[in-house]
Amino acid sequence: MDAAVFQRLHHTDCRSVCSSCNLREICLPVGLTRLELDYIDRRLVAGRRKVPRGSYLYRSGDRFESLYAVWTGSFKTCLSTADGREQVTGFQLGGELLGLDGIDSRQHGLDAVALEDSWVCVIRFEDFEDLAQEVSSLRQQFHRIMSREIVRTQGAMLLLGSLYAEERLAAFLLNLANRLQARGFSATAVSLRMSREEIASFLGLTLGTVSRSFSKLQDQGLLFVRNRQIQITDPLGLQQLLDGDPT
Amino acid sequence: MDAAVFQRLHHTDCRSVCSSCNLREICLPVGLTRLELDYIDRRLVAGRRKVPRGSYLYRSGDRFESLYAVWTGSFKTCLSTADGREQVTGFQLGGELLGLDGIDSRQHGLDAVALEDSWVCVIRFEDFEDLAQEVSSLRQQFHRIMSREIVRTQGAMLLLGSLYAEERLAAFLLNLANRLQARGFSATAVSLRMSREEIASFLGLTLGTVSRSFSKLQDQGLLFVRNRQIQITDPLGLQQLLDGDPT
DNA sequence: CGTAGATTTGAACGTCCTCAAGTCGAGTGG
DNA sequence: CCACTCGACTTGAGGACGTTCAAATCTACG
Repeated sequence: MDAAVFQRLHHTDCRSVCSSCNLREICLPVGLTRLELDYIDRRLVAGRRKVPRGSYLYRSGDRFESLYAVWTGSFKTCLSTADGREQVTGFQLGGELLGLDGIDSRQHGLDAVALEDSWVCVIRFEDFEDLAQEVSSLRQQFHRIMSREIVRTQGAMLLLGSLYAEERLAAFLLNLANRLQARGFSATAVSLRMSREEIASFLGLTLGTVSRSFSKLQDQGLLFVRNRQIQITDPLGLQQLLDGDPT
Repeated sequence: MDAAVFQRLHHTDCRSVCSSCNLREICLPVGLTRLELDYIDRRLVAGRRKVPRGSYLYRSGDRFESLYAVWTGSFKTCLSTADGREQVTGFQLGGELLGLDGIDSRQHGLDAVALEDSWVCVIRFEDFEDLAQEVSSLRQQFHRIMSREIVRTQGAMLLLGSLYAEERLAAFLLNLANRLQARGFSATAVSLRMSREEIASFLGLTLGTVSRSFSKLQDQGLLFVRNRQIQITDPLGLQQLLDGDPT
């Protein structure tokens, strides 16, 4: 059976189930009972879609039809202006939701790009709204996730508006490490999937400043840098840097 | 009848109705049919609350129980760190919702402060979730509003991460003018309710830089500044400044 | 091993910040 | 009605942080 046929089968005959997914405790169905999980199985996820590294899951201006849950891999979301300036607004890991920006205007307002070969679960929003009416815990969970995204971006505003370059990088690394840990990875040995330039854009800095800040954090003995492999040797020190603790 | 008694009556016997509110086309019930409006009347809003200028509607850490819709007046929301740094994350006008940050953790993550003597409609979130189950258009509208808030904060990230001081101020003024216009006010004669320092915090700048930027925009003939009265004389020019248009 | 892309590092410059002095305006009391 | 006062705002000068531009280095991968 060739790949295309397999993928088609995967989409039609064998709709993906949440109940057996190892991300179910992190993803949209978190907190649902076994019964509720069985009920939404094969109704929430319309299928999965492969997104090769560097290619778009959706682009700004695309018609909004679905939400996407990251199944494997990772993404970045970018906002760009008429005159070519670009701002990375977030990085998404397994279990996180993409596409929330399109609900209001029924049109995506961001670009979503895979940082590595990735798969997403496709959640047709129309179907989801129906299901959300029936399953109140799913609806409540959705509200929580949107609220969390609002809190996250407001935290990013604090970062961009009030912190120094090294503090921004420390905040970024600690946040990433925490999210990786929640997914069963090491919180100290971090393998970055994004370039220095992408980190720079997210932090409102330039490539050079990010690189310099990595070096300075290393000089302070807080971490080791070897390309995209980051070894965090002093997480508490990083946190104290953020808290303005002079020790 | 004295004010306290009137207010009590207002809270208990005479629950506020959305159907006769002049903000209904901007606020949460936008797009609801007459029938749906009648249905949610006296069930959505538990009462109104007065918030004097400078006082808190809620504080970071407060238990989350209600959403608030601005009825009259205006607010700012602030995020602050352990070491005292503060970031204004938004300004809210009539018809806009406050409190969305608390849904996830059931605890507010921001401070909300009145910029002038204001009134808010109190929406008990528990009641709202019940009502949202019954009235799908209300639920959909709520999803739109949360999505819009996500889009807004990501736009703010672009502003903070990628724009120069004058561009940030231009973006702020244009956004404010548009929102005021949608509420029936002039889009060119803007009366600011917030101080230069609050604008500065929102824009990730300092008081001095904001003041200088106002002066520079005035020197360029784009607007007139007279304290908190701003006369926008060339909205297109402001927009072109933002778009990087060299004309 | 050679090439292309990513990253580090250096030096000069620019934007914005800090600190301070001066100005303006609203509210108060004489 | 005017002087006074306090807070908000404007403006200036010097300095700090981050940018720009360029060169050197490193890494991955054919």
